[in-house]
Amino acid sequence: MSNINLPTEKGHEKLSDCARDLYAVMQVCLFYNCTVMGRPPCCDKSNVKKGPWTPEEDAKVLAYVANHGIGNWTLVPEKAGLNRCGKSCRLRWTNYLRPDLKHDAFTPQEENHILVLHQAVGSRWSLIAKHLPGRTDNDVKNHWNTKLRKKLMKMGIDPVTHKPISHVLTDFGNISPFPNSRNHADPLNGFVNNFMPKPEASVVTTEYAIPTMLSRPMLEEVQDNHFGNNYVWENAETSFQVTNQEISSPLTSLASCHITDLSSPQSLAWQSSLLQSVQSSSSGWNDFLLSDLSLLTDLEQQEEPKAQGMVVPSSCPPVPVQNEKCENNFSEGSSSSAVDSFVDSILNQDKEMQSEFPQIFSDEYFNY
DNA sequence: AATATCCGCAACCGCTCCGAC
DNA sequence: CGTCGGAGCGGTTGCGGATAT
Repeated sequence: MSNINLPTEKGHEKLSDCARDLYAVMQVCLFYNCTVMGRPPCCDKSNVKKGPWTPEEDAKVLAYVANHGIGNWTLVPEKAGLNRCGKSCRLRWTNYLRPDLKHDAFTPQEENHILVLHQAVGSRWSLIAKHLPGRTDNDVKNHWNTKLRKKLMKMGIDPVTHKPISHVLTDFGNISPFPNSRNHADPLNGFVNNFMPKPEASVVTTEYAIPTMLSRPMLEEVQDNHFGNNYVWENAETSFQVTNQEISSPLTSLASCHITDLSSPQSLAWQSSLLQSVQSSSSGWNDFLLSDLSLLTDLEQQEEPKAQGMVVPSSCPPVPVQNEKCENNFSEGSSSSAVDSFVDSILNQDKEMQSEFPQIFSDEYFNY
């Protein structure tokens, strides 16, 4: 607004009544530093303090919340005697001052949790944070951007698709108008992540899973006559064998994060049938994921987790699974049970964390 | 020891969502 | 049904400490 060239005294006389009224409004707005259209700012940003919070300011917020609880944050600065924007106060509380927050380093279990959830829902940080008691969306986001994303890339895994970058590039080459995508995409600068077209359902790609492998190097990549490439990671008790299941798209995440033993016949059948159910439906991957997200949110309000165990549609034979067989027998309703199953897996992992860290699951941590 | 660079994190920004009216 | 405004969310920025040169 301050850059607008207002009419001169002489020009002002030539304005119509309507334009003069508008000009008057603009002058008032300039005076009060607000806008003509749209919502006025939540506070006078030119007069509020920004930047790091002092212990005194923190104490004022804490005292206010202790006395009044959490309510209208726009009133907090005035009532608490702070020269801050209400939004800033809310952020300070939710991201730092909340008594239930953990301020120590992320545990390997938490990192695995983040990986699995990110693989499933992407950068829905708040959703992921809800499954990590004591962590905020900001915490999770920062940890992902500074640590986990780099770790994955160091391992040659695309942090968006959670697939090896070489195979992402191969997929990209298969569906790209460019004959050799490697000449056009540097995997480290995010080009592939941001601009890679979504594969068609008929495009065959590979499926991988990352959970619990973060700190362990990939041992070997072996060819399998039935399934294509297998990837084996070192693990304390056993090795993870992740198998090519001709799955294309983010849904691979749903399958892989759900199942502990990915190489089991049930697992492979489940993954394959899950894929088929979605591929055969009219809606796309995004719709499927969105429906999953809403289910996930709904389930967070439930007290009792559903029964454990994955859904293996009876119509699907054990591995090796031929796509056609499943596709023909898989009903439209099956995708919802697959989603339920995925949600079950998340809840089961919560239970595991609960048993590992009972103290952070106590009620008091959620009563804020 | 001084400087440059890197890294992690807190905080901000701008947008969307959603309930109240 | 449209508008308003608070709350929430994800992306980005910038500061300060750590590390490298």
